[in-house]
Amino acid sequence: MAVSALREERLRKLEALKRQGLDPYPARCQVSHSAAQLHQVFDGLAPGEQSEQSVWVTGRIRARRIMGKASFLDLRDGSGASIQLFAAASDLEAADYRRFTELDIGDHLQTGGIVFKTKRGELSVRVQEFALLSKSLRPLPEKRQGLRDVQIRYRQRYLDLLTNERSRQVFQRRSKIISLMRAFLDERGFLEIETPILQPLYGGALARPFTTHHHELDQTLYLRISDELYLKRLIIGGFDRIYEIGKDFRNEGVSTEHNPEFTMMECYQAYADYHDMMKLTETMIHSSAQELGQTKLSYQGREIDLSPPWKRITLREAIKQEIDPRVDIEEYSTIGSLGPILTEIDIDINALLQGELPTWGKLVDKLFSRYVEPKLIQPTLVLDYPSEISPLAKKKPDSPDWAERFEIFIGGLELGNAFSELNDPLDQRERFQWMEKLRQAGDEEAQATDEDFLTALEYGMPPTGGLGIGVDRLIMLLTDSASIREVILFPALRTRDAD
RNA sequence: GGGCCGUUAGCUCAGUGGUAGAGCACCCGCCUUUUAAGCGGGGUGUCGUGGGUUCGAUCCCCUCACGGCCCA
Repeated sequence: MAVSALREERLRKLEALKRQGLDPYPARCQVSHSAAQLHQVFDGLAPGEQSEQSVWVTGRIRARRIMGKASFLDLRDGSGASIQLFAAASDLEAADYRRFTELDIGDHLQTGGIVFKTKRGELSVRVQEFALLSKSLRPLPEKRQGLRDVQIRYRQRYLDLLTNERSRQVFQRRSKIISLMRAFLDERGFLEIETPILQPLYGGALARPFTTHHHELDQTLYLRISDELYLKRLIIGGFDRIYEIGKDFRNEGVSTEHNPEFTMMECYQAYADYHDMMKLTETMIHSSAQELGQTKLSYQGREIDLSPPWKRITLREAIKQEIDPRVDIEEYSTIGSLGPILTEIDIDINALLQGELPTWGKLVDKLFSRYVEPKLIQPTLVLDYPSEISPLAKKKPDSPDWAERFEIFIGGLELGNAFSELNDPLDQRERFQWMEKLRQAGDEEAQATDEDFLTALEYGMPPTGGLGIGVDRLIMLLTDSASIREVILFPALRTRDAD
């Protein structure tokens, strides 16, 4: 039947109810037990046994089995459990019984009755009274196959959640993971704070921003690409341990690992360095997984063990190991020398750079993402990135071309980024100047100079370790989800023309 | 950005150059412990969009839209 016909059928039922003086959308209802609670309390009943207790349950009708003078509805509520309702024609007024049999799948209902178990052992409520709480005008997706169409699953997520148990579990687990991270940081004395999403200058990461405009101030504002520069101002302000969990926005492609708005956890700890942040990372992720009961997990068919300590390898070694021992980025430290050695082993650097500004730093970055990252399945901390592509990280004291920075890889996913934060204001200014050069050369992702931030640094920032974790990707890992869209309730999709 | 694939009933999916099908859902009838209830009857559709080829297109060709996978 066409959706319009199905809808009209239900509208007719709705009108009929109104004519009978019944409110199809009442404001108040009565509940004594959730479906899950009924099972907890009454599952001990024997088949055929009736309790003495009268209860009220509410929920959405998920299935109906209408027989002659006895009918069954399955009700499901937010507890995730279902409870069967049994109505006998002999228990109710004829009009009420008829009204019961005319309820639709999808309607919300409250029912008062006696708890009992059927001969077949199904816990049920014998209906004495019931009231419609909300009339559903559209048919729910089919019960056997569920909802597969990803467009409908993402655009009408409520249908996905109602129909696909796995989806419901993923988002329950998402919520749990985030609250475990909070608890972990709270216990260690980190203060949760909030920083601006609308920023006059964007920074803290290499990415194109979304741009917007404030009318009253007549000012261009950017949606933040990172929280970093504000969080460090708070470290300068004397909060020694802080964190923020919130949305960042990056104006770039959509893929199985990228959504233009995504959830980031950033934390900063004064008087700590990147080694401390490595330990913090391992412990936080491992202990969160432990709380979920899975420190050994399977991600996309591969077994992963989150037990610390995790493998640590320098970026330089990782590239040598996974690509070719000849590719030593310390030996070939300019684009002029690194290019030829890559060509020698049949790596096409133009394909790799794909129109990006041809700098040594970019090349190293692309090389690593393309050839090394997908191979990092077991938890791995890749350390010591080129200072050139780490403008906010402190240089290694003995080798200033390298920064005290690490990234986190698990299951081939880049999960996070951390460093010993650069707190030398003069060095920071030089880094900004280098970024400005790249910007002028056409690198849209290069960080702009943030004078206010430099001013703050000049007041003195303590040595600080900072860590950012891509929360959505962590949740992908812990829910064995192949796409970031599976762990974001309403992922970015192109709007369809309303026709 | 490139390649491949998908888009058919509310949902899940078949299908054919000759006016479109199944299961579930839905409608009508029967049915007092059913539970993927059952039995009998009913097909409810802009075959994603716009063009083209053809006597005739849902099918073949092209365009566009949205989506998926891979590549970059």
